[in-house]
Amino acid sequence: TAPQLKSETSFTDLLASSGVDPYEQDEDFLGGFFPETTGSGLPKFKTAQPSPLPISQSSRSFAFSELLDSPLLLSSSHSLISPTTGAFPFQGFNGSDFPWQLPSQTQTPNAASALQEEAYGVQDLQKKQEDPVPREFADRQVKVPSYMVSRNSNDGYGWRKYGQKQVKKSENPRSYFKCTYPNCVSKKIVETASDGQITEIIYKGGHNHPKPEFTKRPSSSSANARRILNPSSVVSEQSESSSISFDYGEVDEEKEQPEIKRLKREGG
DNA sequence: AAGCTTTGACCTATA
DNA sequence: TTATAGGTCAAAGCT
Repeated sequence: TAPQLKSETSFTDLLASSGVDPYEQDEDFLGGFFPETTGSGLPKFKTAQPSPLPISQSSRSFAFSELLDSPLLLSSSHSLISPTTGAFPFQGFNGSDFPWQLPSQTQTPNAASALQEEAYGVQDLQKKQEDPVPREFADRQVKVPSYMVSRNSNDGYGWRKYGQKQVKKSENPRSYFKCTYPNCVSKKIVETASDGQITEIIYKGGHNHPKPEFTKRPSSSSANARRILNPSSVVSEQSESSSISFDYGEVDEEKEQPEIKRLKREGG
């Protein structure tokens, strides 16, 4: 039962209600690293349990318009990916600039390595608290604000696209990516608008390995560099609407993402 | 040559 | 059982 999937909270509210360093505990709250020994032979997408976020009690989602006005967004989103490392801007958020609250330390180091440098929003966090969802997500999915996602695959992990599909629930096509790390089942779905802007990113599953320091080898970096240097992809995320949510397998994303729908239409 | 993307077909889940 | 939608496979092509 999803109570108020829609209680929106401004981003500033979130900031006010949290006040804890999100990254202190770990990096991996989305699709991040988690021990292979889940203890119960968890299926590919079963990962460590989320933890009740200390975050505000009414923030299932928040208005990104607020967020867009946020100074932290300005400072970060304007940063471009390093042409040499491919690293992106969110580093600056770590600890101090990024007041969101992430699942806390009670978890396994499952955090969002994938997002460690990218983004974090918390829309459905509260759900963790209200839902009877056990500590083990049946099928953890995490949506990431596109504007925070500097790159399609620049979250520190290596991703390989294995499919693309136009889905009904969205007017934009979805691209499916798998982690290129051997035996890693982590996946992510990136929804991209016709103009190339990322409108939504969903992380599924966690990495069973630490984030590699170098996602790409020099030899293959060329292809990557092309994308990194692609102005549209770099700039796009800044003003993109999006949301983040934790899906436990039942959340109707359609309902929780009114902002996306709306802004997508407005923005073209 | 290796790794990645593209893309139509195929598979699976759900109503 | 059938239709539909979402997700995945895998051959071909590209860098």
